[in-house]
Amino acid sequence: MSLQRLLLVEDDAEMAAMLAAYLQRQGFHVTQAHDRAGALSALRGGRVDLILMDVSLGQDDGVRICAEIRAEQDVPIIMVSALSADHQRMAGYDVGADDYIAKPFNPDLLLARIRAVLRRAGRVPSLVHRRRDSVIAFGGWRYDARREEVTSPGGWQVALSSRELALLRVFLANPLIPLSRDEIAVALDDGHAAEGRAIDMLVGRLRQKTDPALIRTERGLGYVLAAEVARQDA
Amino acid sequence: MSLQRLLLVEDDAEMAAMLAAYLQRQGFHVTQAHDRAGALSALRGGRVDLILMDVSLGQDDGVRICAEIRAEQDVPIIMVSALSADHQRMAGYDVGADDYIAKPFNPDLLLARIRAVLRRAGRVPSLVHRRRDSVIAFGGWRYDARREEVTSPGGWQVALSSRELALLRVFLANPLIPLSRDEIAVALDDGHAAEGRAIDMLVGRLRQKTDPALIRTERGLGYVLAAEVARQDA
DNA sequence: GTCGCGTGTTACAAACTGTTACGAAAGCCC
DNA sequence: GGGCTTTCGTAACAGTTTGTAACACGCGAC
Repeated sequence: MSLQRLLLVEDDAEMAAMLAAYLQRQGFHVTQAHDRAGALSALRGGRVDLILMDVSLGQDDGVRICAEIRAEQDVPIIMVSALSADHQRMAGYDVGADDYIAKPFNPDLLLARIRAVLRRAGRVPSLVHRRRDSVIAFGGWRYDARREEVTSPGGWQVALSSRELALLRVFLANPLIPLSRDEIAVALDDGHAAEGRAIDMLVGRLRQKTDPALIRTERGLGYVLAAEVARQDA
Repeated sequence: MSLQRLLLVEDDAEMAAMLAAYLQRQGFHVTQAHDRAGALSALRGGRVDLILMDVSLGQDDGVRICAEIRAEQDVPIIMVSALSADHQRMAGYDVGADDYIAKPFNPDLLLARIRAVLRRAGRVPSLVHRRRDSVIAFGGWRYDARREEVTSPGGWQVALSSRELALLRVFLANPLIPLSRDEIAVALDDGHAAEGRAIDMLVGRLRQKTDPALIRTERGLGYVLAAEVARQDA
């Protein structure tokens, strides 16, 4: 079980620091952004499980950013509004946020809403593979979860060790999202961080047995599965 | 994104003519409108990248028109106000404009604001991973966003490092718009300004691996992608 | 035990990326 | 134009990160 990652978009430095500290104490990993550009690059940079965004961001408009993000990605968003006028405005237009909360708010209430949205989004076991789809196609390859078999685009069956299979499952559960070595290790070893170059070697062997282009290196960050996945029933 | 198209909404004929002439000299395509009806029909008539609108338009109210347009279209708008009272009024209510500028204004300042708004508006799509257009063509070259591959006009595949790819993406998101080293660095590094000559080196290496003519140097300013881009579906 | 296999460690080469230095080019002022 | 200054291109270099071959270890089968 990995850390939940929140992206906090708030231009008021003091409020942001306070919120971030509180949320970190509650066990979340918090990334901060203070404007539109920062929010978008944070989104691009790595996995985000939920966005907490202020409506008024200096000259940027939180509502528009929310709609923009929603048009592109499926990330749960909670909007925070300072003014009741904003609150009504958000309720009026359908911005696509999953929830709204007004400043000043009760921290416990905010926490409850965050958890509720995360739970609704089903994002809690984000690094863990879901059982119900037994065949996953990715970049021409196929993974049969029931038989634990991997088939190449040419129809050949590839023999992967159990650890290599586990690594593949982790990537399949997070396609197109860069995963750090630590995140991978945590997902594989139930909570132990990466040591040495073990993950590098695992990735290298998986690449060797499949397609070197499948897993791309994000220098300084980690690895990412460079293929979209399509889940199918058996 | 070829020529930037501005729609100038201004009822004072003399001021409009002067502004239009100035903006055309600066390389913009300028369409003029003098009232609400004209502005709306111009908007229906063709593509508009940015609206420059006076607050006081005879009997029409610029603020209302701005909100009206905003409700329908996603066009960046800069409001021009003659009176400081108007300025305050705009700042108070959130009209939906991207920027405000007060008359009388410094032409260079206006230009800078126009470019900033255009850049902000233009940069958004590609900082977020866009699903729709996965292949971008530019000056005979092709960039496949899904595979992160670059293909030369001759059909050769070019190996770019992740940072070089990121730089290319920044240019592709802002074709024909000069980008300062700081702007490039901010886009690349999540908000850190440029230090030393790192950006120069990056640009140099990208030029070396692609086509030196693709990226033109704007002496004293920065760099600009000297090719039009066309987005295509996969 | 010994063999085979999977897995982690180490070591070293290669790749990536920023820094520095210096010559070339471009602007500027006379 | 000629000299001066600023800016740019790029080669050389260095620090860091990654790929991978070789090896070591553990463990089960026999």
